[in-house]
Amino acid sequence: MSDRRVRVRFAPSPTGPLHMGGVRTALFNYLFARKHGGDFLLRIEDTDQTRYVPGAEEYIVESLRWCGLVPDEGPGFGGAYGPYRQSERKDIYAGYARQLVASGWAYTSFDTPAELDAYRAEAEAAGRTFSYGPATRMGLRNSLSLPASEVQRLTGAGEPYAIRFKMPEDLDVTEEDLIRGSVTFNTRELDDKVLFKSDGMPTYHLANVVDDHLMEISHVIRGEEWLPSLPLHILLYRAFGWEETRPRFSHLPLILKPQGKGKLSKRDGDKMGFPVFPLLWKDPETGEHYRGYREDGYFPEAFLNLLALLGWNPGTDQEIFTLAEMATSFSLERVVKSGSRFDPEKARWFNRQYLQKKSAQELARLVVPILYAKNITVTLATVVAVVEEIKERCDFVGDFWEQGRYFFEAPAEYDEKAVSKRWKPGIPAAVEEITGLFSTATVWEAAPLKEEFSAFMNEKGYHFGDVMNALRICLVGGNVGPDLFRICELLGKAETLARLSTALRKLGPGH
RNA sequence: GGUCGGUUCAUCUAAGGGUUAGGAUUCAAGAUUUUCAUUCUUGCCAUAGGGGUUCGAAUCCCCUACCGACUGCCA
Repeated sequence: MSDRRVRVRFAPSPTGPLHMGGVRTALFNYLFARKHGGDFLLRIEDTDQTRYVPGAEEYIVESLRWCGLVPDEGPGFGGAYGPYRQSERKDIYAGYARQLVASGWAYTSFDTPAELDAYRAEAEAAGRTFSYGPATRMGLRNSLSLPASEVQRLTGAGEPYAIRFKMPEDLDVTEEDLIRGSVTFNTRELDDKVLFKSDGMPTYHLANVVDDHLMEISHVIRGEEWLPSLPLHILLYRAFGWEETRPRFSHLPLILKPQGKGKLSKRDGDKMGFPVFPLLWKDPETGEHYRGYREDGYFPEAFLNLLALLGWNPGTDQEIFTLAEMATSFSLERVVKSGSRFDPEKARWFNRQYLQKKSAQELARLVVPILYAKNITVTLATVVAVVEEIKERCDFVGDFWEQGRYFFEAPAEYDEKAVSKRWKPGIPAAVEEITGLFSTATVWEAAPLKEEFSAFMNEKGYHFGDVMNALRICLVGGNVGPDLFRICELLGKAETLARLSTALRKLGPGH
């Protein structure tokens, strides 16, 4: 087992969009596979026909691709252990379920869902919980309680039945979880889980064990919500006689919502202003839209990076990692056990780190489409120059417009606060003089402009700050932005002069 | 309710019996930027509570509290 090839799987159910917690699970599986030179597979767990959501599987695949977590095997990815969609493996599960019935590890049950619902309601009314298990199974309609002839008759009559696991009555099941250490369960508390449904499909429990075995999965890395069914899965491997080769288990902590209680859920994003899904998702039933990290302007590397640090750390102070670096530093031992609260502020910080590392060239290519959408056509070189100036004030590509729109369009209005603070008596006259000075400039570049300006200011004895801030208001509309003379240079002489004179006209005399 | 898991600054986390309990984010202050943002510096802020064990506990044990997951012919 120890020298076995590492093979891990990400096994989502296509019942909706992939949650960021799911992406993290995929990431940790991916990192583990890369770290150990193993295989990362994608398996679609679509055994519940009633919960099929159109587009969900495509969404999952597209999300993984966007993140760069490309499976080595999976539906559409090839691999020697396929098919990788459980609905396409339908035929193989029944035999395994029957094998368990034959060996006495399982039995057939004829109770209908309606009957079971009634038992549950009844128990609940009496303040107890109904459990289909050792204590109750003999009083229910199954191949254990019914005479063999009756069982024969029912099956012969085509009565639908499910196959349930026959949970041992009082057995301690202990497993060494790679993240949590030793965990022990007593089967007393467990029930006879359905393994094979009356609709001919296996449940998750049967399918995941059979498939993990058949696909030679060496390590199961999944969410904490699976911990309670771990003893069942362990027992299934035992029942099949697969204990020697069965995978090792690790259960990842949950991602909690930023404020309040509970795990992060799909509504939290809209309420708190951040995405919980990797990609934009349009709910095909309700038509509702859920924002995505991609559409919100996050870089996939940043998204992955922030996800990785949510529940894992390398034990050093390093926080920024490439995927490859994460893979080399990754280990399950360094995954924390407790749930982590997601912090949108830190997420923003991560994206900023990645944005700052990108060149102006790279960023400009992302900004051009934004400008284009606003019917602004400029050369790439101009965009590069602008990006260069304002990049450090941006966290997201989308910030470039807010931070730099004045490079592409004259201010439609002037910031009131700035005007009342800076547009004082005497200032307009000085601005007019500067306009005159600039109109005679021969070399329209930041450095010489600044020199001429400074010389003029000294000669006149004007206050630098006052005049510069006033000029800034005229050119950008407020007291923001990079170096004033760089702005002049990028705007060009004609545009600069035009903005100065419109401002003079619109703002009127100082007050 | 039961079972299982968890609990270090507001948040993500480090410290696997011996540190002034460290870093990051947020926040605040100062510097720089004749603007704003950035950047830099500094600061604020934590071992859930109670018992043990030990010369010594954030670390090991027990109890309590709180939080979470699960408790379906869902995954």
